[in-house]
Amino acid sequence: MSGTRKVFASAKQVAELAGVSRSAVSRTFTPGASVSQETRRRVVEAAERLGYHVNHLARGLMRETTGIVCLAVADSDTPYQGKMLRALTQHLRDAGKVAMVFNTSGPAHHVEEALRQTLNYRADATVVLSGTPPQSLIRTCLDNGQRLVLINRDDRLVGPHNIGNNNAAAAEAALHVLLRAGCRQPALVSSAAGTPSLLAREQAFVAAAACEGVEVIVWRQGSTGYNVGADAARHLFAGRQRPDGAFCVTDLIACGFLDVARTEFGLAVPQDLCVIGFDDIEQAGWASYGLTTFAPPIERIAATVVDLVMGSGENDENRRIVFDAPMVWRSTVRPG
Amino acid sequence: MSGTRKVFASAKQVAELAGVSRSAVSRTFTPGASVSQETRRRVVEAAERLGYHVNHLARGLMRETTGIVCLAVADSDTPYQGKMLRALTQHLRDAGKVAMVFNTSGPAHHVEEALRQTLNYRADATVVLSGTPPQSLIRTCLDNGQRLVLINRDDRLVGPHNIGNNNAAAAEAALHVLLRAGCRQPALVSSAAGTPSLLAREQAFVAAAACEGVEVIVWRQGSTGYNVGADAARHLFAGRQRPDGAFCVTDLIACGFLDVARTEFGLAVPQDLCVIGFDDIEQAGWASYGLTTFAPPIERIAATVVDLVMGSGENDENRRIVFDAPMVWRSTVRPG
DNA sequence: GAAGTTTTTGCACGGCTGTGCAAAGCTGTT
DNA sequence: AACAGCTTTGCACAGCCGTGCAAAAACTTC
Repeated sequence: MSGTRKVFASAKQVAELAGVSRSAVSRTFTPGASVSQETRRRVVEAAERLGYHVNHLARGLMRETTGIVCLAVADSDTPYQGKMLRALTQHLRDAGKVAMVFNTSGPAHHVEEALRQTLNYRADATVVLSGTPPQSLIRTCLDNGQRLVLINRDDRLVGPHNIGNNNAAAAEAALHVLLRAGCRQPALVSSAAGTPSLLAREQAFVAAAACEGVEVIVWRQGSTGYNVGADAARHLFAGRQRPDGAFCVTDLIACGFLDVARTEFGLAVPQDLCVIGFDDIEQAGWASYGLTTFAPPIERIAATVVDLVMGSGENDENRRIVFDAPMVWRSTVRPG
Repeated sequence: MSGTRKVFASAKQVAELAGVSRSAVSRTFTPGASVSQETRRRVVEAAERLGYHVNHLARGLMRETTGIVCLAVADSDTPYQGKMLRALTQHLRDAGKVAMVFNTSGPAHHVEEALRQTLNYRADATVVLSGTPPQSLIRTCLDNGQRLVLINRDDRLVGPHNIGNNNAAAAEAALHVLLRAGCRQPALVSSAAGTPSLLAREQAFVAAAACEGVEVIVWRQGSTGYNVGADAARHLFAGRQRPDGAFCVTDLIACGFLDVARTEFGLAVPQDLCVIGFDDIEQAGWASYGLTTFAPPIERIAATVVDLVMGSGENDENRRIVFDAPMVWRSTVRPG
């Protein structure tokens, strides 16, 4: 009821209440330290009474590690990033780390700010899920002994670990599956975002088509998500050259594409049109879509990230790890 | 290339390089402190060179506030929680706070652990989005001067601030809208999770129906999400008493319900069946669903949370804030 | 009971910062 | 040149913790 704000209990107070030295308190909460049964009991009791919790911030001053891992992510409300975030926070927790999440949406400099904060809070590592950090800041992070992991980012950035999907393989598989299904006029549907991994899928798809001697309708407009696919369908099917197969670089795009193709143009899938996505978001498995797509191994990716984050320090050379995203067959493609 | 791990630069090193006292460094990075133009320049330059960043952990020892806000959330890969998380991290960032995210999925004691971590890291505040923290820990957090905000949790818990939706009003509106659309046999579709807010919607819906003298088919099975709705539809429409209107306590459930009703039973919506959801997730607006639902004002909720978190300390009485979730008309209900 | 061995305890220091206080520097006035 | 008023600077301390080291305590063994 008093106006003064209560304040956290310190080890000193616990020591006084328990009638021991502060060191004894510290040792009680340090695994493997030497404390007698009796004093431990008294300390724990006093701590309980005062609601004492070790101050990890101060602990971080001593130890060389703080246990903090930063995650820089822009669109955590997107199904794919949501999954990733869930997996990462879960694996980090199980590894005894805590996750600081920085929302980097908005202007580009937010990524920079996030990286700065990561340093301010002496995070052991930083994981970048969205945006492209400037090379200079990457250096600073690395120079300060931080581990840095980029997921699906530009893999030409030098220094950090880099995790990605085998976009090229998936894109090529997509093309061949479409051709084998009898599609004559494939389309590539992407956004204007120009994310490295999206670009990789685009380019590999077009290149593979060129190899096979078929021409691809390329759509690259709009910011991102469902609406990109919807707009694409609206324009492409209203045009003269209508596609009969599409590789949408994202499941979200694929959903929009499918919806408009069916609803507004009465197309039957997969009879009139075959569609392939990428990400295997939850909605891909819903009955309305049954989307054939590629499934990045999210759990394995998250586990790998945690491995890199906790890395012994020996393998400090930056690594590039690529995961295969196996195809998930559902019902938007005619079986070859 | 050396084996020794690099380490963060400290203010002391910056001071030495700049040829000033450590206080000068500290003041340079403390807004409103007294430093001459010249020394500031030298300090900033030295800091730049060394890649120095103020250690917020040590700063947290001095100040009464650390700038850390913890978010306890279980299913961030769910569309609704994803939206909430995005909004919260964004608003917190704009308010100069950083968000620590604890994944509380799995056994119940994970919530407890998260709350403990919140104390360990001297967070200024904790926001609980999932799970029910034990009353004793709530007390401990409050006693330590933390602000505590519960979103859509059990509002009978005493102590913390409590933010929720006006579930009762929405549920009643749902019933009346269904009746006005001519539904004779309404159903309530929910999961067995028993979350407080879901329970509130259930009870209000059933109570309102009792008022009107109509009986409601109540389905309450399965853990959560799309499959709950799908299973419900599968069983209800195979039974003798088939509903012609449904209030699904969650949009995800509604999507599953709709999909199965249409796909497996050939029902036309809204002609044969009217469906109402809750949450207004992105998918509700997709062409395949066009789900009529209720939209909690996520941005306003997030802004309110941040307000409470940054609260001046005057209004320490715990508050219960309820937001109205306005109805969003789409196409799964016949216009009355 | 004495000597030797192991465990436990307290002291003091280090790690990094913000800030009150007094000394030092500067500016301008008479 | 002396002095008053203001700005800037450095010192020293506080805040909280982990840990090496040596003293104290407990326990063994003869």
